[in-house]
Amino acid sequence: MNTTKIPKATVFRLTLYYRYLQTLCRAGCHTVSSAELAKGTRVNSAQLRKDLSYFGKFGVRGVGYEVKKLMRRIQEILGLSKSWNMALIGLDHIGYAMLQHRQFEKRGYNLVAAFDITGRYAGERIHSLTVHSIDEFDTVMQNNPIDLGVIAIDSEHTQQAADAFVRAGVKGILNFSSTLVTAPKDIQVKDADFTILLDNITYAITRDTNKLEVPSDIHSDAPLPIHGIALSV
Amino acid sequence: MNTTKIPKATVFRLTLYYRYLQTLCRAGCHTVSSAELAKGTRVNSAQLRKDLSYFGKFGVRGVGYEVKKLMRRIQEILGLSKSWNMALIGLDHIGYAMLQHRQFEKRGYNLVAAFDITGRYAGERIHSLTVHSIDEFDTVMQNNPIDLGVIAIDSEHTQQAADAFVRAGVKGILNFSSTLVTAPKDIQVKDADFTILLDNITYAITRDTNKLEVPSDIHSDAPLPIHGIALSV
DNA sequence: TAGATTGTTAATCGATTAACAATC
DNA sequence: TAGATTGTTAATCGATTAACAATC
Repeated sequence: MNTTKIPKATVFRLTLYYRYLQTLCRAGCHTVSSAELAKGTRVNSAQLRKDLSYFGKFGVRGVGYEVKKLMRRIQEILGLSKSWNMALIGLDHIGYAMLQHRQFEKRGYNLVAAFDITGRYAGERIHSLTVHSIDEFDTVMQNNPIDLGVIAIDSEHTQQAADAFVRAGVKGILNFSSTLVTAPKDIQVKDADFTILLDNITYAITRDTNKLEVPSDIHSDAPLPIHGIALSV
Repeated sequence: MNTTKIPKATVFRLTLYYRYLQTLCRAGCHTVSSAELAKGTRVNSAQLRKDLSYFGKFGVRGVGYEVKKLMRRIQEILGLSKSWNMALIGLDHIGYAMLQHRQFEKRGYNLVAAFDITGRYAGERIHSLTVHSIDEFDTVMQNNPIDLGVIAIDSEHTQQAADAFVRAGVKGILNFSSTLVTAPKDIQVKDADFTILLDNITYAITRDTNKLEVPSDIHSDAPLPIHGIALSV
């Protein structure tokens, strides 16, 4: 029983390595050095070797890593050859895109149920999947073993959606909503609200533009922003 | 000139604080303690106070923070009252969803141009925005001042899309593709490929299920995964 | 004044990386 | 053997948090 903690960042990068290895494999490469793989994934090469070392010794000194072998190892570590059933709540938002274009199915994530909270799509078949009304949630979830829940609504019902998923026995939740969600700690929750990333990008742009200053004395009594989630003040 | 480095994680959390403050504001709250705001954003309260301390002293000892005032401060710090023009490449994928449902426009991110690489939507008007063929990229970009580029294709053309955006003078790129993108370092790039998050969730689920083991000797010669981006081996 | 909560320090924790001995 | 590159150590860097003096 090895008790070394695996950094989350390491697990994240493992996926990056895997994808680059796929590219190399398709290109017919047989071996790759940590330097090359690191470059392709924008990572320090010592970082990469350290990441792999948490799981074993996969390379050959003086030579590098065998592409297919390393892929297989990462596959095993990440459980990439498993297949997972997902259910989706919300078709407004990003949910409709997920429903239409199932890129992730190639990666073992199968969308097997979709629930519309607006009622707009309920009953429709979209790419061979029938959209259910949210009222049918319990019945449908009972009849299908679902591993993962995807929340693609952005409203005061976000937490309810999460609760419903938890009750239905999912083990993980991907939350696209900008509302944070609470779940028992054995349920894996990841927030994927990309508008935060936009804010991060524009902050960095603004900082670069003005260079240098952390204003020592902010004192405008500027109005609250004109756009933005109606600040009914 | 204050040279203190602001941790990226701090900037990220600032958005979280802001959104929770919006909720409080709508609920009619006038003041909030670091403990409450921290709880609402799943953060340690010392963390929150430390985050704010990078930018100034916004609270009152023994009392807490004035909700509206703190919102205004974070707004200024993050530049949330600014407005940004975005262009989008790719309507297959998540791009179509962005085009249809413009939730982010409430936050000051305006989609002003969309380019289709498949030609499927070129010429169509979707929610008062005309979709252009990718051939018209240079012309359209020249005639509109674009701050941010969104990449929503997932193909070998990802880097070309990024290069085109850079040539057109964008200052930041949000990349939904699972291909990493290279750009000059004064261009802010954020990767938002959510399939990585799915991999992270399922890794954590699998780890929890088997508990404890970092296998000491992985030696299966299992086949490469059946799904997944055709491993043409 | 007594109670509450901030702002800040110092300790801790975790993640990154340079450097190099091991070894193919 | 000579050259190359891994695996690992130790140093560094950065981020989190407990604790508490300052102070409303």
